[in-house]
Amino acid sequence: MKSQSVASAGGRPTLAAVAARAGVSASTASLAFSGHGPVSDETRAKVLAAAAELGYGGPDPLAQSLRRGRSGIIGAVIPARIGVSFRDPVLIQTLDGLAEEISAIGAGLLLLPDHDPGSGYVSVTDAPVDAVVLVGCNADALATLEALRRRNIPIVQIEGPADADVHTISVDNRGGVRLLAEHLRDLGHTRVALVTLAIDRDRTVGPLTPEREAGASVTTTVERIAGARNVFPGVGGWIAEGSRSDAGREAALALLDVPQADRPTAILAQSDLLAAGVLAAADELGLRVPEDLSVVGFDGIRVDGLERSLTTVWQPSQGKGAAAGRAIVELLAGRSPAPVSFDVQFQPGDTTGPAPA
Amino acid sequence: MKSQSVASAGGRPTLAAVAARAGVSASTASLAFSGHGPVSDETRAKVLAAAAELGYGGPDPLAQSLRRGRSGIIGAVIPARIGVSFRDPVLIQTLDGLAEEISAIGAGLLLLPDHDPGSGYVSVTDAPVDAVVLVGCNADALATLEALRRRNIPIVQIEGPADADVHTISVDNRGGVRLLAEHLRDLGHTRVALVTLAIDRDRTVGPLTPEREAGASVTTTVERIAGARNVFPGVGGWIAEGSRSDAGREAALALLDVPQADRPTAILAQSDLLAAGVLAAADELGLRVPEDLSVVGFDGIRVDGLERSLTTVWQPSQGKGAAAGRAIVELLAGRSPAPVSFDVQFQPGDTTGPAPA
DNA sequence: GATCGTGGTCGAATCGATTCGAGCCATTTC
DNA sequence: GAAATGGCTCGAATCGATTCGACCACGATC
Repeated sequence: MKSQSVASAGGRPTLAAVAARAGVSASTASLAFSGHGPVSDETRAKVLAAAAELGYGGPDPLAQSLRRGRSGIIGAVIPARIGVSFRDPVLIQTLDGLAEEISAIGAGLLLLPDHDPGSGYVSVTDAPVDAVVLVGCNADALATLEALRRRNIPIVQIEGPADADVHTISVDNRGGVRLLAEHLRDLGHTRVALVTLAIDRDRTVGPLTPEREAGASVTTTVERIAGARNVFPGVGGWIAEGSRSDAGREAALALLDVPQADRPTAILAQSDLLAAGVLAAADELGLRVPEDLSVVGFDGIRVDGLERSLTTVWQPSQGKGAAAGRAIVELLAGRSPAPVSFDVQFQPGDTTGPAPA
Repeated sequence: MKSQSVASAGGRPTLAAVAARAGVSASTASLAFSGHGPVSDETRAKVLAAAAELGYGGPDPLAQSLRRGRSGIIGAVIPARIGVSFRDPVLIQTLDGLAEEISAIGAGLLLLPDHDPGSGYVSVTDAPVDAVVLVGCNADALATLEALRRRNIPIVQIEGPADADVHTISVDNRGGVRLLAEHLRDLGHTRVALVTLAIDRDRTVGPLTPEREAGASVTTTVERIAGARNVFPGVGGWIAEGSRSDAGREAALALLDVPQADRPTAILAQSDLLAAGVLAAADELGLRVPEDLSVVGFDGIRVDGLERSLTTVWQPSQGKGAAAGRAIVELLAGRSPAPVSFDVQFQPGDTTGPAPA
């Protein structure tokens, strides 16, 4: 009977097997491996030798995790499948900052695409994670959020609606866009339009209508709209599918391909990638930037292949990820970090100019 | 005593607590949750009610994993930190294909930067993974590879040296570059140079010397060099730091900023990103492409912001990831999939032309 | 009326380690 | 010489679930 628990019946050898072979108890073998207790050099050598003979590769991480109640894994919930999400430099920088900080406690990052339930994807609810970070997913992710709450593990969101159970990291979205809007107003623009990020779970492309706004659930988008309205009350626009330049191009074509009298003289895009698409659309329509059209973005990333320097506001994407990481570390240590909100920084470029006469 | 194991002393409630509350045994409660055994509707309802009252969020994934010996997590070893690695579209596409396939068995992807040991990063050796995929890391990753082998879990590499313990997914690197080289030869080029990817763990930038080649450990790079040598024996070049356009630019400047008589008329870059950098360097030096210089790449990705269409060979990056995913699934099921090697496809563009007189 | 099923439930073993308290032996100290 | 000290080692409990075989009651069958 005892030999049964010790024999490696085809599987990997266990610590117990190593201990038996070394002629010591399992507890001693454990101590020898972890170095947590007083073990004589002689015994340690015996254990290590036995381990080598048996090809024991060290304690099973799963068993360790169960015992200590921690898996050392942080879940990162991303909006879509990897191939799509990771085209966004903002997301990547955020994840980079996050990964960097949680490495301080030796934790790893498990990617969890925010799937439709039942799609076969591993669900955030049955992944062995110690905590979860919502990156690029907003309240939007409600379906999974409820289940997450019941798990009673720390949840950190990067941008999103205030929530008592969820630690939030954000930037001054409203203030940032207001800076841009004021800049355009000071240049004399009055006919402006927005190209917004997704506004709800639908992700339907189309004009920004009061109905759509009423059903809005993506805080970032809403805040950035509000920032623009502070300066240009009632400003309208077009909802793009996501932060991609092709989506921006599409939206801009819808806004710009109209009689000149109705055409906006400035477009506020809610991300630099969208702005890059707007520039492309302007080019296609033969509009000069900034003479005929001014364009601003948001994020302050370097858009690959964009030769112009975009007028935008810079936000600390990596810093946000890092802040989320530090928050996780604090929460796991049982402390209660204060919510973090970063400032943004106006970055003048050459894509804005005086409103055409 | 018994109550101790049932009382939720501040932590999350356990299945045992739920069972006690529902007045059933733990086994029955387990059955009720998993639906794996015959349980009367009445009992199930009682258990579910008790769970709701206690705020039980479902079975602990860690304990489940230990029991069934599977964590449902696949480790993806990437070459550098996320912010760096994920700038490479080839890597992202590969990961995307991989994630997609392993979702079939409900597994998730744990990112494991191939760190220097002792850097505090979670090591691949103590992560609770069921299998590991080396993506963009070659034999290069030897330090960690040894430790991995001892864990006795399936290992799949995407590109890399043949190895009995490691399932390999690759493309015809040599043949692909040969196609490009033949194309250049047919255009009359004789003075050609390579811009290679990293060749060893050093990642030092510099000329491609016999010494460096002797110490080469990155199979992909070596194979692609060999493909070029098939057509242009003894062709030399410059080792870039990695697949980034700035690294390509740097290498190209070193190769092109020489007296015209020595200057190559064609450059074979080992990736499209490198090629994009070469184009940028040519532009800076006032060289016209393809009149003064022909440039080819490798990968067949759409390089953001590159307006020209690059002459290159296309490789199925996503397909490679997917193949790796399927291999994992097979290996975990105890079967032995055959190694996979994909073909590549020549893609003519407008960056190559006849050799200047 | 006794036996055979069978649906439902439970006990106990198991997964592979960690850790605390207890015990043992040898050395030192009074 | 006895007691105290201290370094090592071991047993047993624990982490939280799953699962196999046993068991029980009840209805059906011969």
